[in-house]
Amino acid sequence: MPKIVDHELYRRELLDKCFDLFAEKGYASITMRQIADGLGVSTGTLYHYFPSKKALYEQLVEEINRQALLKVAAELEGTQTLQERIEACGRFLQKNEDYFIKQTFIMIDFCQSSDHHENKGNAVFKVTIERCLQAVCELLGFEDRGLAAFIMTHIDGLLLQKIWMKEEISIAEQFKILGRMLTLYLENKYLHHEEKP
Amino acid sequence: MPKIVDHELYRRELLDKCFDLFAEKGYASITMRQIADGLGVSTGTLYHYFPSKKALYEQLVEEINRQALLKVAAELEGTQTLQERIEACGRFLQKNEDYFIKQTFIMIDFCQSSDHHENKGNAVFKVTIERCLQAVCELLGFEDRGLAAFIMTHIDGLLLQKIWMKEEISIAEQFKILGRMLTLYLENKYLHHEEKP
Amino acid sequence: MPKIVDHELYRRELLDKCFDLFAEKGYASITMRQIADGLGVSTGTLYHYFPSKKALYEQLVEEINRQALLKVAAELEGTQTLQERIEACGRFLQKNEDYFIKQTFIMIDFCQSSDHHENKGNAVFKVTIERCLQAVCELLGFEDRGLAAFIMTHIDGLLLQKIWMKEEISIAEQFKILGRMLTLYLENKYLHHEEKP
Amino acid sequence: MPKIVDHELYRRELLDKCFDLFAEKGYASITMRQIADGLGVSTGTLYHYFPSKKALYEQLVEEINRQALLKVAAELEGTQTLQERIEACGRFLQKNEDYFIKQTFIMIDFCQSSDHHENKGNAVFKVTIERCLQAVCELLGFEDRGLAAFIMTHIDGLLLQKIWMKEEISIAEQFKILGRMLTLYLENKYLHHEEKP
DNA sequence: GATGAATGAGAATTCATTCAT
DNA sequence: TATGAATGAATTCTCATTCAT
Repeated sequence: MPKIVDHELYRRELLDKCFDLFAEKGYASITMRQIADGLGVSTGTLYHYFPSKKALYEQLVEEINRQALLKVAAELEGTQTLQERIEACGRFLQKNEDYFIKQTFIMIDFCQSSDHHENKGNAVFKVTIERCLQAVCELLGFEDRGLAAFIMTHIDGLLLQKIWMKEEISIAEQFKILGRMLTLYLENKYLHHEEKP
Repeated sequence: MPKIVDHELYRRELLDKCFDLFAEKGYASITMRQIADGLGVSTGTLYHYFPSKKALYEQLVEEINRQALLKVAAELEGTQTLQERIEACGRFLQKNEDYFIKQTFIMIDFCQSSDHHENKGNAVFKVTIERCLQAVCELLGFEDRGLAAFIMTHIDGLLLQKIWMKEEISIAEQFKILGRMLTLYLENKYLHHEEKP
Repeated sequence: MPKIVDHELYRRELLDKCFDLFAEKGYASITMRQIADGLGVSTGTLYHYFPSKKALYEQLVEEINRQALLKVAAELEGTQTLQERIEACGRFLQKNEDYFIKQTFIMIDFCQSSDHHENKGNAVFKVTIERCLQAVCELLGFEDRGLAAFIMTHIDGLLLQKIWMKEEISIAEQFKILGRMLTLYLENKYLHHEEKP
Repeated sequence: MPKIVDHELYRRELLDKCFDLFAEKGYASITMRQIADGLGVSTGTLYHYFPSKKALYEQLVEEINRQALLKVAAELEGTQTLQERIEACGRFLQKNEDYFIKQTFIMIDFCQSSDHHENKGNAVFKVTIERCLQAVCELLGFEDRGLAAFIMTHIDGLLLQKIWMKEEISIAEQFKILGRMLTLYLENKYLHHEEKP
């Protein structure tokens, strides 16, 4: 079944190229023609690979979520202390800032449109975020889910800040503060626990 | 003598009522007819008060920004320790969670649409955010802008998390952690400074 | 009934001021609001004096026709030879060029819109044009209706030419040629007639 | 392979079929839906071939001007005397009376709407009229531009008269008079020249 | 598979007209 | 009388989708 492989491969390629387009104009604002033009194909071809605009969008969201963890995982190697890891995480975020902002736009757009009719979207999200929390715990070597959520929250917050005011925020600096806080927090918790008994 | 209507006042009323509508469907997805229906007026009347959908939206964003600070300022009274204040802040956020999430949707939508052509939008944002930072500093009684940004970031992050997964996040808990971290961080900084000389 | 006089007088004033507005934008293109603004009144007032846009327009056309002949008649005094009269006529046309062009626009507009539903418009025109032909005959001192029509035709043609290309046509020159032609034509006709018997 | 349609050719066909529609209702009065219905296509198709109502109209005007001279040129063959030619011209006008009246409506409409913002329209007109004058000179075998303008003016005038009062004017008769006048005028001019030296 | 012409419901916007004040 | 706010049908234009080639 060589044809099917081609088809599937090409579908993925198209999906990849859609990313920027959806991110920059938003789901409701971009037209299928604009997408087709952006991909260098005809609308007919677009419909050959995706049954509708909505389906195309949903497949894109799925694809993004699938790739998100792979990318983070690839970035985890060879770090030792917590501060080191946090800062590595910050550098990664900073390096791919544009990508993550776009991803954020797409995801928010998706939430807004799916919240109402169906919330199967949320199912996808829950899994993804669950995996992210797990990854953060493993990555940073602790088990406190609240703390992992704290870090995730901070990352999301930084992305939003970037959306608000592109140039005003230093991700590196923010991650330095985050690292120091976490270190202090964990040390203190540890001391606290030791003192307790 | 004309029908007696305070044009400016009525415009504001309409604007207020638009808030939910834009937040729930998004700028591009909601139609002027839906808005008119939602406001209980005809499309003609809508256009009598706002020259275009775009203008209506921009005026809404302006109005939101204008009101944002007033609301925060009203919430600052009668708290003592840092931890107390932070947690009061958290309660405030939690109480108005829906409002802030909607505001976030609207603002992100606005960024996405305005980023490209003009960025006069960003000017509005910068001022608003600058004032927020200032307010955080005053509220918490310190001068460290990086730290204020850290808190703001965290708040934004919480809102995004709420958007991702409505029920999974406990704002109160997150703010408890934030408060403890800040306290530790500031104490430590203080010690550090004392040690230095 | 002093009020009625005022009313009637004011209606005429408004009508006069409408002339330019209708001429410049055309019946279908101008809006009642634009007219009201142009007249310095509210739309409500406009509708107080005229039952509808169509009625306003028809009253304007009537008023124009009523005034047209008065103006020509006033211009007929103190000329002797045919050539002289023709040229005086040309000067008159040239002096009021803008006015006549506007009148032409309005009339054509009227024809186009009335041709289809009703042609009561044409009745008005027929009377007016009939009177014009009569006036030309009297003015130039002959009885040949075909020739009078020839002259009228030429005047209309000049107005159209002016519409096509504002600056390229010299009305004065054209009337000089017209005068000479008519003189020759009439002389020749006369000779011809004399020879015949 | 796409549906096989000669885009350019079809565009011209649509344009041709628009002629009557615009002429009969006027630019501002006819709606795109009426045009689409008149052409037997959907509004979507209309917009597939023309970006806007204005553009459609402008392309129509261009097309008309392009075709106008071709038609006159085709009519010039096999005439001898001036009187003959003039009368042939008159017959041609009479035969295509409806067409020319419609063209006149369209052109006037165009002037009225374009006069104000841009006058690129006038550029098109100037060229067209210039060519017409040239054609008249060649057709009638003389060089006097003023006289050519005189004839053009008369033709335009006849069209306007027809617009005013459809049935009252005999184009043939008017052209007979015109021919005689021109002949006399030219003979006289000739004599005059001979006498001079 | 690929194309882009065709569709028509639906979007933003306009405008003659009405009517409370 | 005069005003201009309110209306909603009608207008221009868009766009997801279909389909003949």
